[in-house]
Amino acid sequence: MFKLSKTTEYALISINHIKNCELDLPISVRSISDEYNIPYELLAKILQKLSKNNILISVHGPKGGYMIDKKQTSKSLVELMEILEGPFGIVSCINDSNCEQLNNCNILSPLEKINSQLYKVFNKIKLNQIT
Amino acid sequence: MFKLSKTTEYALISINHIKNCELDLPISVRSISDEYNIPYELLAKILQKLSKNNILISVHGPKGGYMIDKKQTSKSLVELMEILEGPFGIVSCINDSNCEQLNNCNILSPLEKINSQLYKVFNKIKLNQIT
DNA sequence: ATTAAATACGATAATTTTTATCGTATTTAT
DNA sequence: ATAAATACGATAAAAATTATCGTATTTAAT
Repeated sequence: MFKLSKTTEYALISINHIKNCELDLPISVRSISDEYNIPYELLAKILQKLSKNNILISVHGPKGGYMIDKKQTSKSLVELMEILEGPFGIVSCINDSNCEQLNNCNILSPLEKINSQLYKVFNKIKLNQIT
Repeated sequence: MFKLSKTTEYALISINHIKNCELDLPISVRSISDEYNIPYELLAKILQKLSKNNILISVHGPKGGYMIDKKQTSKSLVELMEILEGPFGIVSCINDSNCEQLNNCNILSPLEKINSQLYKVFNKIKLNQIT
């Protein structure tokens, strides 16, 4: 409970790794997958999402891979999480709601407050602080 | 991701409900289960854990059920979560660690900081603020 | 004393979510 | 032309969560 998903972990590891390779050369999925023991296909998907959302820049073809737009690392952790996993919400009724408790629920409003409090915490954490 | 588990939701709903029944009579699992549409057996287990951890007081026999020790609602949300789900940790390596990334991991120390930051947030939220 | 209403709890099953894989297409440096 | 790389939909496997079952114990009411 309240775990960071592997998806987000793998994304953070990759962003960190690419950022630390000072050279301006693309880093291949394979090399990251090998170094950190992350399943190749899964990591490929994750980095694709990051490039579609302009956190990484993809380079096709041989010697291709991913580069990072360092300006983008001022994005927040919650932005990354939402790119990878959809809207942030500690209970699902905050985002979709087809709840069994319906209007009987006696804890929604305090949970909404906690949710927005947590959102703010994650939004203050910027990728360049983590990586 | 970062969802409150149903277990914790059900516990909060129950604590709230029992607390709001001003009468000093035990509230049965069945009545809560019926009112909030929560599976009976599951809820029973959850309330058993809460009584073993002194958040609720159980009363056996007919007209039995659970009562609340109102002093106990000064406990924090993270204490409740840890009673129900074990140690708090946004990544599992914080608590057990048999990680695939091993010492290769490049994000552990920032994640540990975030973890303790979140722990503090949840620890400041007291049950009597939620319920 | 007996009965029925309630909690206690270990074992297991079903469901859902997360994680991982497969297959095929596209791009591009050499 | 070839091979190294990304792109991406579909599906499968694994793990975690949620739910159920069966049996035992406690105790108020009769």
